[in-house]
Amino acid sequence: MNNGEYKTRQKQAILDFLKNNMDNHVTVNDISEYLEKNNCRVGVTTIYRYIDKLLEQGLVRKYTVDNSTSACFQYVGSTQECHEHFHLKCEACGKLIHLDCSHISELCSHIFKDHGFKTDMRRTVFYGICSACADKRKIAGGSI
Amino acid sequence: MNNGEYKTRQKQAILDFLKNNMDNHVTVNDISEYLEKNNCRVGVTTIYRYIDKLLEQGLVRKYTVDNSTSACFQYVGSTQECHEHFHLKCEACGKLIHLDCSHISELCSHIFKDHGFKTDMRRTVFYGICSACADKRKIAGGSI
DNA sequence: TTGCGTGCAAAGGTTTTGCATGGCA
DNA sequence: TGCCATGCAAAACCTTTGCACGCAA
Repeated sequence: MNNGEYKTRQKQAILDFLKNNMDNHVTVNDISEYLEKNNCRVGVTTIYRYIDKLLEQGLVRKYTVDNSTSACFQYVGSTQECHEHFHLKCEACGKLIHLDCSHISELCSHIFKDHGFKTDMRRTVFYGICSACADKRKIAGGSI
Repeated sequence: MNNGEYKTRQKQAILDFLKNNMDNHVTVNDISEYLEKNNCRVGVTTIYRYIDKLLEQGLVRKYTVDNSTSACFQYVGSTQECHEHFHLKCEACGKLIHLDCSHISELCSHIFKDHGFKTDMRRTVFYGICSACADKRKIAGGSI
């Protein structure tokens, strides 16, 4: 850690779990259950408090997924890393896709110049269906 | 209403309030308080249940605004109306801006063709700061 | 030793559920 | 009359807070 923060096994365990799930959102409950199974029990209070800090540092994002009542979190690494990224989230499998695409920066400039709106790409997420899930649905014959 | 649903003064009152606030998100509490002041008391249970139906019909959207613990809802009209729209949400004032812009459809086609991701524009919202709020902040000397 | 971190228990909210009653069609 | 809708109370959750104890530095 850095400024006056202590390093503890709890923080380490939470961070490890988050990093191992960068491609998916997790709830506090997910974290708690996983750690419990791995003989590394951590109180939910601690999880909430630590996640708050990570949120402030911009290392984690908070989402609300439609059908879930509790908040979802996702490790996105340092703000700089993802500053220019563009996030796509598959509503079927929950996967978060990081996309580096010049088209998006162009679009943002356009929105700013022509519509006066300053988009915050760190918060904006495109929802939809990823190709893998689209294929599955086709095979299953289901509709969107 | 339609398929087996009854029309009641409660539903009407909730819907009216939502429609009068299309430019802003409201919480269940906001609705409840407003209706109470207007001598039109409706139980929160009813509000939650009715909003659930509206969500299913796609007439209302659910958001979670960062500093609020409760969910925010916003009437967006019929799905068809907003199908081709593109939504910008100001994080400072909560205003929802409906934008009709060809650039966005182009971007979506690009994402689909080159990245295999089928974006659902009905769910996707761009977060940022609207021009009015950006101006206010400049005057106030605050940073983003 | 100092001061941050942790976890329990309790509090504070929000949202959901069960059930009897009310009201539309 | 037959159903759906409503509202109360209670339950079920999620998240935060207070406080005493634990532990990193």
